[in-house]
Amino acid sequence: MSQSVQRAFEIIRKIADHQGEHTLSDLSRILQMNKTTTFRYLDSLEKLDILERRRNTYFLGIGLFELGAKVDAKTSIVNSIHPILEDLCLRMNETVNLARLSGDQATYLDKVESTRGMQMKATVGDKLPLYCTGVGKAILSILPPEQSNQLVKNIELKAITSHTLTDRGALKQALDDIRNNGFSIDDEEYEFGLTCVAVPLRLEKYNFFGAISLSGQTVRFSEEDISRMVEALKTARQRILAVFE
Amino acid sequence: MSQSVQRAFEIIRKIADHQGEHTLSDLSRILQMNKTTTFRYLDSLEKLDILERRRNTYFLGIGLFELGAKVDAKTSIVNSIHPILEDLCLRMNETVNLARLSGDQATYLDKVESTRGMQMKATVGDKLPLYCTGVGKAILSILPPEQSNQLVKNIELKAITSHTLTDRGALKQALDDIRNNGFSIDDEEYEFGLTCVAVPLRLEKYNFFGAISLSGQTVRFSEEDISRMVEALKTARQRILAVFE
DNA sequence: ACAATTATTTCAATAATAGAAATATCGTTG
DNA sequence: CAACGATATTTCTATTATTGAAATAATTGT
Repeated sequence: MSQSVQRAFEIIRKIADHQGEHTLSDLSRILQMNKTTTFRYLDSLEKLDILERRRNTYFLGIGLFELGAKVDAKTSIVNSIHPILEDLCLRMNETVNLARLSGDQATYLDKVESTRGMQMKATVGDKLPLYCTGVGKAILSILPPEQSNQLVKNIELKAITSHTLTDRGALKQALDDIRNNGFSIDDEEYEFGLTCVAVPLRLEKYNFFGAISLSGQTVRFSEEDISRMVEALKTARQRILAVFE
Repeated sequence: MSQSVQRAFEIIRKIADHQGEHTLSDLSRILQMNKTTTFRYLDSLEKLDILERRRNTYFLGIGLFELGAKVDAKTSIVNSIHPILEDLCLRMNETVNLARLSGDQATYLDKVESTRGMQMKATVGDKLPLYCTGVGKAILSILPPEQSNQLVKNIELKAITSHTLTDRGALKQALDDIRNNGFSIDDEEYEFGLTCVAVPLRLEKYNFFGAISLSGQTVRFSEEDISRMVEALKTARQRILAVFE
C-alpha cells in the first residue's frame, strides 16, 4: 500500500476527528511523523482544497465536501431511501437510522429524528461498533459467513455498558438468533436507557450491506412495541427493495 | 507539492466525475499515468475505503462520505443556515441556493427547491463558474481586490449562452455595479430562461466567501420582483450573520 | 479453447520523499 | 518594543518509497 497515500489519509482522518484542534506541530507529534513530512502533506492537502487552515489549525476542506456529496452510496441510495425512512419515522415516532458496513464498523448514512426529546448523539457520517449496536449486529448477521466470522473473531468486545455482549460465543449465538428472527435488538448494550431494533438491508447491486433501525428510550420498547416496530421495519425494507427492484 | 498526494486526488476527482465508467486501464490512459502506478493508487485508495470497486470499475467510497459529512463548512455553516434558506424559499417560492468560493469556481453547498416545475439541474456538491452565475459574480465582488482581479484575469470567459459576458472589461464593470448595488443578477448568462438574483455572504471567522441566491424562470423576474427578492435576500443574510454574530 | 484484453506481481533504476538542520515567522511576555 | 520561545517554513542530502518496464496471471469475449 502506498505509504504517501496512507499517510495523507491518516492525517485527514485525524483532523476529521479533531477539527480546528491541532497545529502542524501537534499533528507531527500525535502521528509520530517528522515535522517536515507532516508539513508537506498538510501543505499539499491544503492546496488541493482537501484541508483548510485557519489560524494555523486544520479543518476538513471544501474539496472533501464536494467529493463526499458525490459518493454513490449517498446520492443514489440515501436519497432514494430517505422518504421511506421519513414515513417510517412518522408512523412510529421513533428515530430512524440507516447504516452500512464500512471496514469493521458501521457508518450512519442517514437519520430521521422523532419528535421526542431524548435523542442519540450519533450523527450522519459517524461510525459505530458492529458488536453492540442494533444496526451493527443486523449487518453482521447477513454478511457472507467468512467475512462475518472474520469480523467477529477480530473485533475487540469492549464492555460499553453492563449489557454489552463481551463473550464471543454469546455474540455468535445472538447472530444466529437474528438470522432466525430476521431482526436484531440492542438492549442498552451501547448506551444505558437506549434500545434499538434493526433489520438488515442488503442491496446486491451496490455491494451494500446495511441495516435500518428504530431507536429510542428503553421504556418505550415493550414486547408488543418491538413486534410492531419489526413489522414496520420489514415493510419499510420491502419498499426500499422495491425502489431498487 | 507532494506528487503522490496530487496524483491520488487526481484519480479520485476523475472518478468522482465518471463514477463506474472507468477501469484501471481507462484511468491509466486518461490520466496518462503508468498502469502499475495507477494500479497501486487505486489499490491503496480502495483499501482505505476512499474508492470502491464494482466489477473492475471505480466509484467513490464510503470513506469519502464519512469525511465529507464532517466538513465544517457543511456541518456548522450549512446546518445553521438551512432553516433560514427554507424560510426564504417559502416566502418567495423560488429556489434558494447557497454557494461558496472553491478554487476558481463556486461550489453549491445547499439548495431549497421551490414548488415550481422548472428546476436547475445543479445539485449540492457541484461546481459552477464564477463569471456567469449570480452567486459567482456576487462572490467575485466581495473577494479581496487582489484575489478578485487574479481570478478575473485568468478565468476563461466562455460563452455559455448569448447573454454570457465574454469581455473582461464588461465583467469588471458588472462587478463594480454589484459592489454599488449590493446584489448581482445572472440574466440568462448560464442558461436560457433562467434568471438568478444573488447577494454576497461573507463569514469572516470561517474564511467563507459565498453568496445566497434566488433562481427561477426569467419570466418571473420583473424589475419589481427583483427588488422584492433583493430585499428578502438581504434580510435572510442579516439573519444568517446574526447566527454567527 | 483460443485470442485479446485487463489486472496483478516482480524487480531494478531512479526520482520523489524523508528527515536533520538551518532559517524565518509568529506570538507572548517582561 | 525587545527578546524569548514556540511554531512554521525552507534548504539540502541520503535514502527509501515509488516508478515503470516487463513478465505473469486472470478475465472476457468469440
